[in-house]
Amino acid sequence: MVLSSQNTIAGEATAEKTLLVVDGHSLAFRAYFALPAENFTTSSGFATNAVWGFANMLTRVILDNKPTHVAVAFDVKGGTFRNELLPQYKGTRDAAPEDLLPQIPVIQDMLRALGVTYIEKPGFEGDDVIGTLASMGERSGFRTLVLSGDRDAFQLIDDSITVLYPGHHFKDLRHMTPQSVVDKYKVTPQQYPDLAALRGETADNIPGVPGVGDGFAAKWLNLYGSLDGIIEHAEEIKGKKGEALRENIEQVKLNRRVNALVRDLDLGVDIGELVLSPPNITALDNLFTKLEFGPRTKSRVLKAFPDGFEDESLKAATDDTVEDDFEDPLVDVLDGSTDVESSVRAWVDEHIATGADRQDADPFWVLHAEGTTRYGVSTLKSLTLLAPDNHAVVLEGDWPSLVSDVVAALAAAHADGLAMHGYKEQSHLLSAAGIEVPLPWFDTQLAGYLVESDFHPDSLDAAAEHFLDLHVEEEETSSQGELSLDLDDDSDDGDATAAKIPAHHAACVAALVRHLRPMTLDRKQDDIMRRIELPVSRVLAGMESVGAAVDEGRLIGMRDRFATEARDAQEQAWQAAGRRINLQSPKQLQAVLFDDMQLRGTRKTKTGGYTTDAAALQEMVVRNVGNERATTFLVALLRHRETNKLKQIVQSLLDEVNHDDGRIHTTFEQTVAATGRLSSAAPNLQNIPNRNAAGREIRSAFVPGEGFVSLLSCDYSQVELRIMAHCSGDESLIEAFRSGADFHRYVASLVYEVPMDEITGDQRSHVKAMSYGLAYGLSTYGLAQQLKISPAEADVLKEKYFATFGKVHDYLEGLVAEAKDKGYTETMFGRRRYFPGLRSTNRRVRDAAERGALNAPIQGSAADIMKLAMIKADAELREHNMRSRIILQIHDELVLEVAPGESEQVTVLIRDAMEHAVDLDVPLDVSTGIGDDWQLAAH
DNA sequence: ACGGCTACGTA
DNA sequence: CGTACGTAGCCGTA
Repeated sequence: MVLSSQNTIAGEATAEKTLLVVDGHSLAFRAYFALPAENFTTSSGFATNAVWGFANMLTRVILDNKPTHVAVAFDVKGGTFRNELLPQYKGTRDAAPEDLLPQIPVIQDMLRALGVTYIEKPGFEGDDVIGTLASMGERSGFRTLVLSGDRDAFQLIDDSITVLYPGHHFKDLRHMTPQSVVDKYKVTPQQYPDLAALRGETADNIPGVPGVGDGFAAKWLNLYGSLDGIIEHAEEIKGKKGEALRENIEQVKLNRRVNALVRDLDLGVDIGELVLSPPNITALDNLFTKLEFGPRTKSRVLKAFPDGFEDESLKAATDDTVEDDFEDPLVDVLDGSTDVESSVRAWVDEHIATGADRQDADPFWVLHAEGTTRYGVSTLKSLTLLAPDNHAVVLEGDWPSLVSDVVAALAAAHADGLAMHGYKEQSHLLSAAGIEVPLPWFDTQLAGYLVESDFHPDSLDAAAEHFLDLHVEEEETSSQGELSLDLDDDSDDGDATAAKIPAHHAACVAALVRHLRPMTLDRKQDDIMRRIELPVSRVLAGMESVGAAVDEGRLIGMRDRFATEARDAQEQAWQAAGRRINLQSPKQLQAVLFDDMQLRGTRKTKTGGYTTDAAALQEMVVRNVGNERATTFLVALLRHRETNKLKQIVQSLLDEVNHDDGRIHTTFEQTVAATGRLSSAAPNLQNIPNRNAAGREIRSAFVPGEGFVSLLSCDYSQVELRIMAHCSGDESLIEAFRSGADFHRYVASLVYEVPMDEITGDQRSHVKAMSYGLAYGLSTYGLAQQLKISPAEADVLKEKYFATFGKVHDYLEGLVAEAKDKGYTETMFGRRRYFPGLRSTNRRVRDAAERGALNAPIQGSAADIMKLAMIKADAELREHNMRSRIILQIHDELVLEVAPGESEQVTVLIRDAMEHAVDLDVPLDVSTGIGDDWQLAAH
């Protein structure tokens, strides 16, 4: 029932006074789910995403709507009269994430600091407070805005009350007026609660009439005027839905009582007290410092409040902190009409002289190139030099190539103070202008990766946004907006204004240096940067630029052959299925397998259906011998899957061939894999098939290029196990490696306590799977599944294994324990990976984090060792003036292109570099092979 | 157009 | 219910 029907007094004349009423809980919920908690967590692990989102949303609404009065309503702990009516009411909200609730008091602290009144009324909900406030506003002649993500608020809407309702994106607010309610729901705001009672509200755990949504509810309301009208005529409503209505009529009546907002509470405040007043800056400062919000957040929030920037001392203080983090550079315009080289040289000299003015502990220059690289070909668009005194020059057009000497001289003179973002890509871009850059003193991309390896920004902008509190997408657009405004402002100065974007980016790099350098030192990642990442960057730049030669004709031949075979398999599958379904659609496959053919499914996918993956199909083949139609279909489908996949891989290679040099230039991503491994993209050359003959064939298309005679492939045997042996100090495992025997057979002989020559094939393969599973945190269940043995048998194997290699067991447990203690894992060389998930209360999350923490130091140490080997190998190839070169890395394998006459020497050299990259308690074993193509180089 | 999901290739 | 990746296609949502 409607508890009060207000007379509207609001009129045009009084509309200048505006009251903003905020539903505190709903806004906090929306903010929480709109922003990723992991990006908004203090160093002590307190989530701040809801606070941050709340602050920004409130600020935005205030700036956009300029209310004179503001109040925020909150729910109070403990039930309300609604729970008495409907015990399960808002039951689902108890499942609120545990890190949201503690943010509510913080939001209230913030509101107090901002001078915004917030109101709680025990026994009632925020919604009732909102209803009451809205009525108070209306009676006093205010225009009233209700900011709420709860649709119950729609019943308040009239000519003077508007609801601001967040859309799909938290940022977009819809202004809900009487008209927009009618447009969306086909009922008036007064009828809305009737509609909601019929439909129910999932978010509040309120069931409606089954099968009745907004559409039917609106139709009935328009027929009978109101819920009371519908109830009177309930018997007339036909069909299933009418029946459902009659069955649930009591529920609906109850719903209607629950969703009616109370609008006449005694809140003990006068509307005059809600006037927006100046914030308490000190309190806000303290709070924001505690929350680790940056100066930009603070200044943005303050802008929305009266006197936020009136106080000059405050203004200076705020600007100072902002400037300290970030400041767009002063772009000096050089006269390009005369001798560019000498004017750049003069500029550099001048700013070297003034560089010492800056109070940085380490004055540094930023070199920042922009451009593109594709198919191994780079195009340089601009080159920016940013001096320590924050003056910049931006060189565009043909200028960069004219100043290569200057840049080289600058780089050489300031190698100990040269910063850039992503040396590898920078070096590609600059080499397009003939500029050879030395390794920088600091690389902000690598630093960001070392400091937080789980976060990989895909651009400089994204890195700046993440690390410099330039939170969320709006920041980028606003700074871009400022730039484009500037473009309009001074039109006499085209070069300088266009130059502002690259100059701004260079300044981002400088700000990133200031932010990340202390973090890098604090987290002791400086050595990894200097000794591993920067040097390997240079090796990778060379590998990418050289590329891998392919026999394109052979690739085309394979592609066509695989395509024919896939079509053939498809035809067969269609025959058996009796219809031409899309074999690449799991949904259509499910229909054929589990509906048409009535086959029994195996495992489920996370979306509920039965999986159609290869393992499941294989199992179904075994289970359905005799069912000829099913067998034919399954076998054809498996063959289609395999050949079509191979076709796809070959096609992806063909798509990336550079037709000028006949080579494929992959990109080795150095800052993607959280463990420290490389990854390879466009195309991925680290997943070229190798496990069966048909796929391995693809490797034969990788050949030596012109001027080279063969490919050399060198790979580590069982590096990860050797790392475990070394790190655990397990004498038995160390001895297994020192003995030089067939490793898995040797281990099996220890585990099963029988002589090596009596080990069966099964025993060897079971032990081998166990050994490899160790580093993944393999469960007995998983082991059983993989070996197709019972979990009990798997458990026995595991027990025996750990009885034999006790220290390995202790070591693995120790890794997880240490990670739980410190919050991160470390490789043998100190590379860190943080694991916040270890503290999760969710078991699945925590178990996954534990497996990650077990694996990261092992996989990561192997990655470190390979990187060190690459650096050593590359240095020695140069030292010996050899033309042979590394072209690929596949985690534990290096592929080299061998120059004439160098075969023996390069094999020895690479083997040595890999075997002696580091000194462990076990030997590092490298196997090598050489041949006319990659497949033939296998060993 | 975009993102989630499924599937599958590698170490 | 084993780690780390990249790519392709489908399919529901924008």
